[in-house]
Amino acid sequence: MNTIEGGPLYKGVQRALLEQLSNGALKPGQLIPSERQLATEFAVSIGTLRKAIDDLVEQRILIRQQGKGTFVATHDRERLLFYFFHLVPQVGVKSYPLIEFVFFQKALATTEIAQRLQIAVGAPIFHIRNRLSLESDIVSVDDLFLEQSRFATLTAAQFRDRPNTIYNLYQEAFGYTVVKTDERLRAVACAEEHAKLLKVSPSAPVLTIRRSAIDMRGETVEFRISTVNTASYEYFAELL
Amino acid sequence: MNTIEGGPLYKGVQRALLEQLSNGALKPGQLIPSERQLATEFAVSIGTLRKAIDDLVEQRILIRQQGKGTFVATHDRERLLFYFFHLVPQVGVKSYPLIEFVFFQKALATTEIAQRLQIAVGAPIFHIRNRLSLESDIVSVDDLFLEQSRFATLTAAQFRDRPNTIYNLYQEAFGYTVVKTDERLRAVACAEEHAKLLKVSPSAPVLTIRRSAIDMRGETVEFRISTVNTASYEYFAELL
DNA sequence: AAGTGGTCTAGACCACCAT
DNA sequence: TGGTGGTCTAGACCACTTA
Repeated sequence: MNTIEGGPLYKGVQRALLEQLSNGALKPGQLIPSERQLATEFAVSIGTLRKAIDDLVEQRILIRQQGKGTFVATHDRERLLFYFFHLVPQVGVKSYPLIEFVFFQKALATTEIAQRLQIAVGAPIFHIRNRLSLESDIVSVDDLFLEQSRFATLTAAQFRDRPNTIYNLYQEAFGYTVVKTDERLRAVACAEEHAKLLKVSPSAPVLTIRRSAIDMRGETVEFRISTVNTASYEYFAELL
Repeated sequence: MNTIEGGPLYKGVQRALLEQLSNGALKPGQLIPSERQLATEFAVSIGTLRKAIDDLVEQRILIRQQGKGTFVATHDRERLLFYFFHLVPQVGVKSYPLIEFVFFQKALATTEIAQRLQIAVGAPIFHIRNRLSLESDIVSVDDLFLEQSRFATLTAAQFRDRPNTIYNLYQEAFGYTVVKTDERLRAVACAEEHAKLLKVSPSAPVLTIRRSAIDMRGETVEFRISTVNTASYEYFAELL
């Protein structure tokens, strides 16, 4: 096979599987071969094969289902809500956000955006703005920044009336599976432009979330700044 | 032994170990018996014993060191900084906060505090206030709330000039090991009382962090509200 | 009934650390 | 050298799903 030595056997198997996942040989939603099959393919014991898969399951790249098989994870609404969406009501239960499209435009990377997307300052980017509501309260304005060369065929239409999540779009149309995010939060006085959309008074205190979305290869695929009105909602994180 | 059936064998072993950890039979910093010893004690195979320990290591309750043994984790400065302290400079690298003691007083639980600490409204609590600085900038005012009955012998002196972290105090003096935190963040206008301590103008936008610190038994040991000036620092979280 | 993942065994050998 | 955790094997059997 193709295990590329240098460390533990199961790490080699893991790399081989990750390669097949990131080059599209194994696609989201697909059933992968059974553990017994993979074990004989890679010529390792079933225990070693399971150990290789364990880590991928923990990172939620693969999903095991007893009796059915092991599947490549997809970015469905559930996954978004539970793992990537951290705004919850101060009282009550979490729900799905309603997304309103505001605009889609081409722009050039500022210093901050360039740094986060690991591209050159002034490189061409897409700038998409959405507005999010929860239970009919306007909660957030999201500004998304994408490298144009990575998402060359992207159009505004793909952001209007999406049935699925945006990460799902990246996954299905461009082959980028977001597996991890970094988030940096600050409290600031709201800019006028955002205040209008959020329907708050200018310079009201708002929360900004700067999120880098990172794919299986470790590359930052999207940088996003969310501007959040935390009057009735708040940011929630469970740590460790 | 004492494995208490009802599910997988390794879960029973895990429960037995957790019991020994939370009742003090195994103390922080201590070397626990070797895997081979524990396997024979619990009358399970070495593989099963390792699987039991795997989860505890992942939760950072135990620390494995190849060639040396497995140890009960302690709340040292490293652990605090890397896992429980989320304020970082907007540019530059993370560092240890300087903690200034402000006051220690007795109080009664408000609705919010009671709810978070899972005690009755009006129950007696301790309220401790500290001020945190990073690189000589004042960054945060922390208000800590503890149930008096849980920390009956606590004194102000224990908060003045501490060499170690506060979670270390809970662990060493009261036997509570914090293994997980929940955090809820909002942007608000700063209250006057906090504005003075933070040296910001009243009603400046500040970040509030409401943190519940949860121990091995799943109980909330401390509720804390941090009021943070995010002019030069920000809250950082790595997710998934 | 056949196929899948989940648990468990009873070892072997390797890598690392202390003495 | 002897003890520790880390990797790996070649199975067996259980629990769950689907046909």
